[in-house]
Amino acid sequence: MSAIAAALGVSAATVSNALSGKGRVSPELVQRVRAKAAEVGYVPSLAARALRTGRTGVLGLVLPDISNPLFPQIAQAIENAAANVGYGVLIADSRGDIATQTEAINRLIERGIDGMLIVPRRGTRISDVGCPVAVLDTPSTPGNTVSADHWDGGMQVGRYLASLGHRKVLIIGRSPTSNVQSDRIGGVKCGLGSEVECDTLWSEKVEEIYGPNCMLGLAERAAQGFTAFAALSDLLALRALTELQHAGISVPDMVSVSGFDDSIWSSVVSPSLTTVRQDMATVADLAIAALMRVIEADADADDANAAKVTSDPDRVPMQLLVRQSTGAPKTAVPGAGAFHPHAHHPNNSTAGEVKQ
Amino acid sequence: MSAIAAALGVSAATVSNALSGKGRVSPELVQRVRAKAAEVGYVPSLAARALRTGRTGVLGLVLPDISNPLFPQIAQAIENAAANVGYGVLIADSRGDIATQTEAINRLIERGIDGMLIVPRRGTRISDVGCPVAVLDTPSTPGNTVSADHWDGGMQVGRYLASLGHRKVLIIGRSPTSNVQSDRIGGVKCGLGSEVECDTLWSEKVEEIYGPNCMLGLAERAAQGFTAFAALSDLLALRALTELQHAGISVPDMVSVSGFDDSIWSSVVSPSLTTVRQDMATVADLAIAALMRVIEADADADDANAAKVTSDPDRVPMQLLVRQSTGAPKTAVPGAGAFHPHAHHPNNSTAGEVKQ
DNA sequence: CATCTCTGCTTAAACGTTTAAGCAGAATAG
DNA sequence: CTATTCTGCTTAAACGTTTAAGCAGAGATG
Repeated sequence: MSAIAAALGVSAATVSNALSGKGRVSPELVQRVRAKAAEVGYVPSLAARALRTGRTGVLGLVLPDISNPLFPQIAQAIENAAANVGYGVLIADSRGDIATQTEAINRLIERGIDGMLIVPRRGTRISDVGCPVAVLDTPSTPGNTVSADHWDGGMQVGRYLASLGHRKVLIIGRSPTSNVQSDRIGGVKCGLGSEVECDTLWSEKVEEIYGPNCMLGLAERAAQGFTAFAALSDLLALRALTELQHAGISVPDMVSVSGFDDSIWSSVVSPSLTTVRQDMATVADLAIAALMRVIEADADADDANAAKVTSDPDRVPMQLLVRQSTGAPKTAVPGAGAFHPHAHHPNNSTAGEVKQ
Repeated sequence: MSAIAAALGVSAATVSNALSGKGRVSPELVQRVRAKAAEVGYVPSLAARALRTGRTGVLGLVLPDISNPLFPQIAQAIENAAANVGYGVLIADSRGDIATQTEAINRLIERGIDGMLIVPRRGTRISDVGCPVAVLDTPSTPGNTVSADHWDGGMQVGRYLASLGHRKVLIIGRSPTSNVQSDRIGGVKCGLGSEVECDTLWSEKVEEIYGPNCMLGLAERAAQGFTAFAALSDLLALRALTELQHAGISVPDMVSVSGFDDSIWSSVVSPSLTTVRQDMATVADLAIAALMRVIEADADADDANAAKVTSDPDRVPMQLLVRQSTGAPKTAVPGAGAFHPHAHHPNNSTAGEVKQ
C-alpha cells in the first residue's frame, strides 16, 4: 500500500480512502489508485485490517459431529454464502460430546472470529458466548435462528403417504432427544391424520438390546401389516430399504419407504428413495444474513447488548421428492393414487419428481 | 497484555518474553506473569501476532467437491490434526470445477493462510501457489504428499475375493480419469491374480447412455456368471447392492459386493458392506506434519525455495473390513473358504471384522 | 582494581492498515 | 473584499504483538 502511495506521490491514507471509498478523494485520483493497485497486484493485509478494525472477516462453523452425512451439504452452503459476503469459514468439529463442543467454540473465539454458526448437538443449548451466534437447528428449539421447517416437511410426507392409501405406517427415528426428529414426527403424524394407525420405532432403543447397526425387525413389522416406513433420516431409510430387500420384501411393490434430507445416496439406490430435501442454500443465506445484521449492529453501537441473533426464527420450506421407493399399498383403495405418477421402470433414471 | 505489564510493574516486552519463553526472564517473574495472565483471562490477539510475525496460524483446506461422502472424514481428521498443533482450518469448496478451485485457492491466500491442504479434483494438477501446499490424492499422482495406499487396498480386496473362490469378478468404477480409482483397480487386478477373469464397468459411461443414477445392468452381469462385484467406492457398492437386491439377487448368498472407504452407511445396510477403510487420522497427521516442516523451514530461511512439500510421499496402509456382503460363490471350491468366518445371522450386529 | 561477561529487564521500532483531525487552497456567500 | 464553507489531500495516532538493541547492575576474571 505504501508502495502505491509512493508511486503516485500521495499519502498512504489517501490510498486507503481511495480504495475503500470512505474519505474525500477526487474521482480522478481514485481511478489512478485503482489502476496502480491492480498493476502491482496489491492485496490488503487482512491481519493489519483485523488489528485495526477488530474484525477478522472470519466466521466459525461449529458442527455437532462432522461424520453426519448431512454435513457436506451444510458446510458447502455455509461456505458459499459466507464467501458471497466476503467472509471465510473456520470449521470446528465437536465430535459428538459437549465438552469438545465448548472447547471448539472457545478455540474459535480465541482465533478472533466475528461470528459463529452452530449446528448444536441434539439436546444441547448454546449458552452465551462472547460473539454473535446463529443457531441452526429446528424452529421449535429455543434460541434457534433459522432452519428448515422440519415439521412442515414431515407433514408433506404424512399427507403423501396417506394419499397413497397407507393406513398403517411405521415412523423410524433414531432418538427421541433430537428436536429435529421430534418436529419431523409431529409433522408426519399430523399429515397422516387421525385415520391412519401409526407407531414409532427408535433405532437407538433397538440397538441398546441388539448392539449397534443391528437389524430393526422391519420384516416382522411388514408381516404385522405396516405398509409404509417413514424414516426420519435417509440413513435410517437406507437401513430400512436394505433390510426389507434383504428379507425378500420388495420395495415399493410390497411396502413403501421414505426418508429425509436427500442425502447423496438417496438418488442412486434401487429403488431410489423418496425423501424430503432441505433448501440448505436458503438456510445458509438467511443464517449468514442474520449474523451480518448483528455484526453490523455490534460495530455501530458496541455496547454488549446483542450477542445472539434474535430475528424471529426463519423457517425455510422443505421439498418432497417423490422417487421410486414409495407407492400405493397392495390393498390400496382404488382412486387414491393421485400421488403415484411413476411406473416403476427398471431403468427409470429420473433423479426425482418434485411434488408441487 | 499491557494491562498485565502495568499490574506487575514491568514492560509489555517482558510479558511477551515471559509468556513465549523467548528472551531472558527470571523464572520467578515468569511464574507471576503466568498467574496474572490466567487471572485476568488474557487471550493474545492473533491478529496482532499475525501482523507482526506474518504467520496467521491458519491452514486452508481445499476440497474438490464438498458433497463427496468421504469429505466429513477428511475434514474431521484434518481439523483434529491441525488443532493439535495449534492451527485453525479454513475451508474452501471448489464445487467440482477447476475455475472455482483456483478461485478458492486465491481466496485462501488472500486471507493469509500459512499453508494449504488440497484434495485435488480428479485429473487436475496443482500449480505452484505462493504458499506451502500438501496434496492429498494417491501415491501415483505426481506431487502427491501423503495419502492412503489405494493400490494396496485394492490388492487386499483382490486377494480376499480370490481366496473366497471367485473366478469372475466385475470391477465397478466411476471414471477412468480418477487417479485414486486407477490405483485401486491396479491393486484389485493384481490381488485377483491372472487366474481370475475380470472386467471393468465405468458408471459414468453407462450414465452417458441411460442418464444419471440409472441402473448399471448388474443383474445381467450376474446372469453372465460374475460372482463378485468389487466397487471402487462405497457409493458404487451401495448402488450395486441395492440394484442386485432389487432384482431379487441375494447378497452374499448369490453374489458378493465390496466397496471402498468405509462410508457412514456401509455398516448399517443389510447386508453390511465389506469395504476397505482409509486411516484418515494418520493421513491427516502426516499431511499436517509435512506442512509444518515446510512452514518452519520457510520461517527460518525465507528465500522462496520450498513452496511444495516434497518429502517422499507417504503411503498409509488401508484396512480391509470384512462384513456381510461378501462370501464364497455358490460354486466355490470347498476348502477355499478361509476368509468366510461369519455365519450370516440376521441379527449379526458386528460392525466389521478386521482382517489381519 | 579494572575489565569483561552474564543476567534481567527496558526502550523503541516495526508489521499494514484505518480514521480522526488538521490544513491549504478554491469556491461561495455576504 | 472579507468571512465562510467545501474540497482534496496530509499528518499522526492507534490497533497488540514481537524482537533487535541497549543498558544497569552483579558476578566472574585477569
